[in-house]
Amino acid sequence: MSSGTWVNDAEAALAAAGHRRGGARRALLELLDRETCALTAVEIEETLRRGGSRRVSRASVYRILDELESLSLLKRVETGQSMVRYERVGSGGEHHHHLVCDACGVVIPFSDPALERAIDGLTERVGMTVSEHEVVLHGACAECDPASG
Amino acid sequence: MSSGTWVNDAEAALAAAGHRRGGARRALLELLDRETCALTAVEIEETLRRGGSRRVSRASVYRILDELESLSLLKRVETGQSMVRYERVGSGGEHHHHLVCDACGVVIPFSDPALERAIDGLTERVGMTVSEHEVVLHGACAECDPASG
DNA sequence: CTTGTTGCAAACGGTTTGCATGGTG
DNA sequence: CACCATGCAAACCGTTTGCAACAAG
Repeated sequence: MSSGTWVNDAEAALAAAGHRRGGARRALLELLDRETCALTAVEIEETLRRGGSRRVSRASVYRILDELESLSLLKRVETGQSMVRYERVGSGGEHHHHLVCDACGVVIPFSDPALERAIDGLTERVGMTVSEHEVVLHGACAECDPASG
Repeated sequence: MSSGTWVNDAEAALAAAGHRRGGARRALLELLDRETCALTAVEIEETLRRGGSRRVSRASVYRILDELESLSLLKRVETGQSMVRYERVGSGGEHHHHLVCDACGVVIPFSDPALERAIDGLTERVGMTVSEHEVVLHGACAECDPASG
């Protein structure tokens, strides 16, 4: 349900914004459409190179991610790992947050209605127009901390 | 109640960990004790230089922040501004989260019991030992977005 | 004196930018 | 054929590290 739709929405939005098409961006869009959770620029570049897809230069990866973010097609995610991550938003991209294992670095998505409710209530009380929110839980995953299993 | 206590706890913890005393660290501790919300390394260095306090080299600022964090005297805060922030923890340093104005960059602390409750419940359900959590709300502050006033 | 602490400057690594080339419309 | 899209390499900038001088105990 989610896959396939986002790429189309993205291309439509890009066209509407007056962009031409290009192979590098197309490869990125397809990768991001397949992936549901946050990736770094380096992970994207490597996946494209190894995955047989067209090779895309590092500079283009950053430029394209930037464009897509400003069109609200991607969301920037800060996991405290000194590298920015991006994940698609909208078109079936279910809203979620992230668990980060500080030992091995794995990033795991989760979602929680009660948490969202608390945040929604909160955004109305703070003296600010809230456009985005982000929750990150740090700890040790089951593999890194056997006690949690 | 909070001010004054944290520095003492910090010095005690440092001594217990086998550290000697030093002027640079002392200056940093005093600044961090006064400040309740998250600062970047650059802000700390500049405040020390201008505030008449002893000048501390950039390298020392980073080294000291790192030490203090590993002793759990400071907490690292990621606000998505591509610079890490630090704020003191414990000794009256009330637990809070942050609002970030994406227009002017100002960082405002807030706390919300309902939010904490939701997160506490959540941490027991996820398959991970959670040691830390962070919530960041992005948007436009009252000055940058008059409509929110 | 022994050893942690600090400053300086160079190294690092993720990200951005300038410029020339190539492909789209 | 005008212009955006892309690649390459150099520039950037926050952060880290190596090393020598300094100071606490």
